[in-house]
Amino acid sequence: MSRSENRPSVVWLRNDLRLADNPALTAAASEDRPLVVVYIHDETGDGIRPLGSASKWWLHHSLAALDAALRKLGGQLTLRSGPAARVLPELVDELDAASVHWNRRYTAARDIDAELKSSLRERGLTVESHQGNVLNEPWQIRNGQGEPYRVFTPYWRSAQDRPVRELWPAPEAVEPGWPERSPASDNLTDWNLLPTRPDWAGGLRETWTPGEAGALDLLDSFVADRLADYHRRDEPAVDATSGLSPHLRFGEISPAQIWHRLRGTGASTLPTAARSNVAKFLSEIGWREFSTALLFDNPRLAEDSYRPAYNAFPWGYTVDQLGAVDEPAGVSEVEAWRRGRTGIPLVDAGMRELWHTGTMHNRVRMVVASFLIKNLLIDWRAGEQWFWDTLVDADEASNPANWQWVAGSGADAAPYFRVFNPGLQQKKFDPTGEYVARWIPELGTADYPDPIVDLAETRREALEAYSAVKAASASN
DNA sequence: GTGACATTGAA
DNA sequence: TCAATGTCA
Repeated sequence: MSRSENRPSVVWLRNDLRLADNPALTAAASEDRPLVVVYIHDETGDGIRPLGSASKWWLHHSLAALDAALRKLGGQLTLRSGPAARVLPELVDELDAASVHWNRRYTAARDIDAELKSSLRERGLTVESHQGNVLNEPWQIRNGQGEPYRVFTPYWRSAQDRPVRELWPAPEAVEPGWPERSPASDNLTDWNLLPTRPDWAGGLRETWTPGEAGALDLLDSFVADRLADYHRRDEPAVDATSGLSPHLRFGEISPAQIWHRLRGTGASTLPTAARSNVAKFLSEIGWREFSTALLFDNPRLAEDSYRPAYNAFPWGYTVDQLGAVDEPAGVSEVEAWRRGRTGIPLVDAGMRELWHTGTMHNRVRMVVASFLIKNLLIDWRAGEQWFWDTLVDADEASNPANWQWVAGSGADAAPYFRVFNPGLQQKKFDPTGEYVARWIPELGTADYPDPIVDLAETRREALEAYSAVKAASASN
């Protein structure tokens, strides 16, 4: 074969660390050229949000799992680091690549991809982006005026009218480049994604199996064992949720795979209760899609109020006053919240679960967020940043979208007077106290702190603060 | 158990 | 008219 026919194709993986149902990988593999699979660790590109600590831990193990899976198919994962806008063209030059494929992302970093697509195409390469990580592209779901939806229910109704694409099988073999072309790769451990001194990841290792195989196992066990209990998903002591969120975050499984699998349970033939479990679970995939669409249309979702009137909210503490996540906090209240020492059992249990496992039950996330925002009057961005650093499923769209939802400043947000009462929430959703006891062994002893604020009094102050927002929106 | 609180987008 | 997730009197 001539050299020109041997020019390789490149798959640039980002948040799609899987072999099955990976449209970019399938497209590149079908070109019958040597295949180079690359992941670029980019912390400095425009629009890139550097990963939090828990996400870095996950990424390390996910990349290791992907490399092992590729090697079984005869390939390997190439690791490079630096701004993708520079690193990807360098790799293309080095390999004399003929084509580049990737699955789309929807953050501000998509400007990098658009630039790369046009500059590489100008040089004669085939460059294709694919739909791998969402059921629907954000721009495909629009309301009657052709505008993005601002409310979930009509968004999801409209989205569900559209067919979900068929799945792509994993390639049976991943031909590597010719030996003399095998590109150099960084050493994963040199990226220092794992914590050392101290190694705080013990709880994460006990809780999670990052990687595609772990994701598929979890989907299997969810459908087999937990889906039937999904109507109890709001009870944090009950193992009734899928646990798929970090796997979805890193694209170890696609929403299309989940959708087809749930449909494959014969949803239309199931008894009503089971059918509503399936519908409810799929609507959670819908919230992920809705958040992705919100971020697509509002690239500064983690920085700016979605509703401008909320710029008038008189925070007790702003994120600037509190400092960055890993600095010693200057304010004891936010530090008590972060460490699970507020004296409010359900809040502390959730924050400790997060610290230990890298996740927190969804119901409890709402409660701790409401407490930070409405009882401590601390800017939602401070909570968003803490979650970004500590959650293994920290997602650039879902995390700010949901924090803004709780704050009232987001899309489809609750009326401002909705302030969660952690005591009532505990009574409703952890009536036996099993969840709080699991995370607060010293509960009921002198070692457990008194509440750092009075819930009733701070609730009144929050409602007072919201009147500033009402005034601001009335004057607009 | 019920109503009051009373946002605002979508149909 | 109805909405994701609520509270209080």
